[in-house]
Amino acid sequence: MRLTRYFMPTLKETPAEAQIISHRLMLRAGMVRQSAAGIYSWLPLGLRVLKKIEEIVREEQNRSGAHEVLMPTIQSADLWRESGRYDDYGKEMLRIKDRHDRDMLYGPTNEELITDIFRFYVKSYRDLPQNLYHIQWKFRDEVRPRFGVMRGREFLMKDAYSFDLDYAGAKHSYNKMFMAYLATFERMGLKAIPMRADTGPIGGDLSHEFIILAETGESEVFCDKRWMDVDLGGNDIDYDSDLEPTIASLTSLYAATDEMHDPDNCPIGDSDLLQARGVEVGHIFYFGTKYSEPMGAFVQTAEGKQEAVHMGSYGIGVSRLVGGIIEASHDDSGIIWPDAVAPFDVGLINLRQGDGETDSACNDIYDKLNNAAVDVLYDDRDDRAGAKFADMDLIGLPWQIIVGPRGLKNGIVELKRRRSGEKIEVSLDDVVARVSAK
RNA sequence: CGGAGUGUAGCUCAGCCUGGUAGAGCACUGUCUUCGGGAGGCAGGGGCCGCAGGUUCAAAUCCUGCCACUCCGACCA
Repeated sequence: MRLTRYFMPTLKETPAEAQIISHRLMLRAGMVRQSAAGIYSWLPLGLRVLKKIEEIVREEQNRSGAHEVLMPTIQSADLWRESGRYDDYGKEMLRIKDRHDRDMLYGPTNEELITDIFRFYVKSYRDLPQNLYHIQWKFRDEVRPRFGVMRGREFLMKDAYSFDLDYAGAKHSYNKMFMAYLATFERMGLKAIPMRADTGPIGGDLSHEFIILAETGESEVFCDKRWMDVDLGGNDIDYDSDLEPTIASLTSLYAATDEMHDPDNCPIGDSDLLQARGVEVGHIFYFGTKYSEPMGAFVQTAEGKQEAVHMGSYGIGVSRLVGGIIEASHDDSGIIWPDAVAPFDVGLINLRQGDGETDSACNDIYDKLNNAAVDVLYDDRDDRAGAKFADMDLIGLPWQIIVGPRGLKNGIVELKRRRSGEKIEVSLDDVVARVSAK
């Protein structure tokens, strides 16, 4: 993409409304524009990142055996009356009426809708287990939206719902999502620590929040310091195997959110305890028959009995992750995207736009990178070098290729790694191969 | 929902106290000189001063009401 033909409205100054770093950087990089409190438009650069994150989430969900569906944003109130949540949910639910004065709502979550789909089709234990997910916009009318896209009212969420015959089956479904989440966050370059979380009125120990540590996180968390050294890479997971030993081993290290942490009853000593702030990027629940029972989601067992299915739900905040990743990965100059979610792989900086030799060298590199299927953003603006460097550092692409007349005299361009700041000189002929090979 | 703020050019803000022709920097348009870390000159364009009402000869400025946004708190399957 040529920057002169792109839409990337970067800002030199920070808009006054943005208080935390990820929000500031997203506005400055021209990724989003606030439309109302907690409601954002996604501009081209931001949308690219959102889509990359979404695709990683999708791939890992599919790998775990879940199936993608797409449910609507607008739901009928009737289903929510069946589960009893229409009255319970409170003002956080955006309630609207259609032209016939029917009660509708903008979905804050989808347990009711998915349970309705499930119960309509599935009647036999033979059709279990099942896990359906979608990636859809949600709306929760928060009293106080803040932190940019990290706590918006409208947000993109992946929510999966598992259906099993009994607790043992549901536990396995839960474990599969647990492992899939580790793999998902790992691919995004994040260390997301699974922490025992509050299950609310349901009880039991089957709820984990996945938390990335960041100074500006909105919840306080407590964990064993050894978590810092744990490798959470969830590669090559055999989802049909018994995942319990792996998970038991991982979760043997203490990690709990504020509401679950009891300082008087903590299993590890103060010297081993890390107190930090975190951003919740995922949350998984087992909630048994809470919805299947009242909504009549029963299957027939081998013995011919009708049993309510055991369900779990599993959320990943896709739009929140965009902010979360920035919170976890930035410096004074701007964003530092992990390779897997960067909006472009490489930025190409022409230091002397209009100079024949420099232009042709850049055009050549640009064409070759495109042919090699490398996503390249070519800064072909007629602007000062400083402005180009500043913008390129701000938007945080993993690599920068810096082309100017000074280097070209010796057939050299500079290759800069954003993350380390390291610059190396590379011959003009080698640079495409170097970047493509990475 | 309680408390505290802020609304003036696309952005950052001054002007308001003490009423009297709407301002600066950046950004934008044209042009010239520059050009390896956010350049300089010249010439321009751009404003229901959040909205409504009131006071006054006169309101961005004073008064009242409303709206929006931000921060702290409570809330957050």
